[in-house]
Amino acid sequence: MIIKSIDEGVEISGVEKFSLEETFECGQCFRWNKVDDKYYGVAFNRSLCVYYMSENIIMEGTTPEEVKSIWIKYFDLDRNYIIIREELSRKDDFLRQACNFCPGIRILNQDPWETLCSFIISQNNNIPRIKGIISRLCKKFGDKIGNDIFTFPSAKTLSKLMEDDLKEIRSGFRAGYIIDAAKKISCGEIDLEKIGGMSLNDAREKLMSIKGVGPKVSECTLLYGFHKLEAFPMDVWMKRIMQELFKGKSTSFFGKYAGIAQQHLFHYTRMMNKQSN
DNA sequence: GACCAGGTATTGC
DNA sequence: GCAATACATGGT
Repeated sequence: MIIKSIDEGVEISGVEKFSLEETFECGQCFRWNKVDDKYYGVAFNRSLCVYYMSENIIMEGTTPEEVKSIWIKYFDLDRNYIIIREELSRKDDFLRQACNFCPGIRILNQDPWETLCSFIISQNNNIPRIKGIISRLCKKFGDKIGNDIFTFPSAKTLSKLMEDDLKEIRSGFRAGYIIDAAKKISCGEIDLEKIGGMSLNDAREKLMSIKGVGPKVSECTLLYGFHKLEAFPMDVWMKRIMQELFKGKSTSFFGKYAGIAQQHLFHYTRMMNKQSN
């Protein structure tokens, strides 16, 4: 992997088995949008335009320094997913199919607060609408950092709101949950810095003390926001997959990269299902 | 119009 | 404890 400055921004060359489409469209994040084969998004208060061709990632509107300090980690580019997929593929035949179907997925290192808040919004909701709510949340309460580009609002900012203030983002019954989370984070009752260092079970328990955060949302936060790769979000899709294809097995069957296995299984199954509609 | 969407809190047994 | 139900909103 070589990072070099080019006219448009930065080029990272020699990146094998990588797909922005699979990474951004597999349900782990909600702030990236495709326009003419390039993805535009915001993370960690920076906006980015990114695309991938012939084993090169091109990042526009950034610098090599920022790439090294933020985006390499964000896209988890230092990890060898090829080896991990081989390892997972040996465990089970269907899992191997899933790994072969989307061999370019990466588990993003997203901001913990943004991830927590986003998955609170995700409950009993569909992905297009989740994206809409988050987009309106950022537009109304985030900082403007470009032409119609906004940061994700901080917990502190949202902690000062009343439920009615969230009326216009149309988050529905989740408004109270968002504010409860924001309050618990900003007052220090829950310290997100510490959660990363806790045991998985302690972290789960702590996150679930927030109203509107149950097993699924806490697990998503740990996998996508804290990069706990053994976390395994169990939504309706995964429950069905476990029931039908991994009967009698627990998630520990997938080992320390269970979260990566989960992401491939989830995406594969959903895509297959979509085609038959 | 009923039904569903990467669930969770609340209620009733 | 565990099964049912309500919860806002928008798409199909």
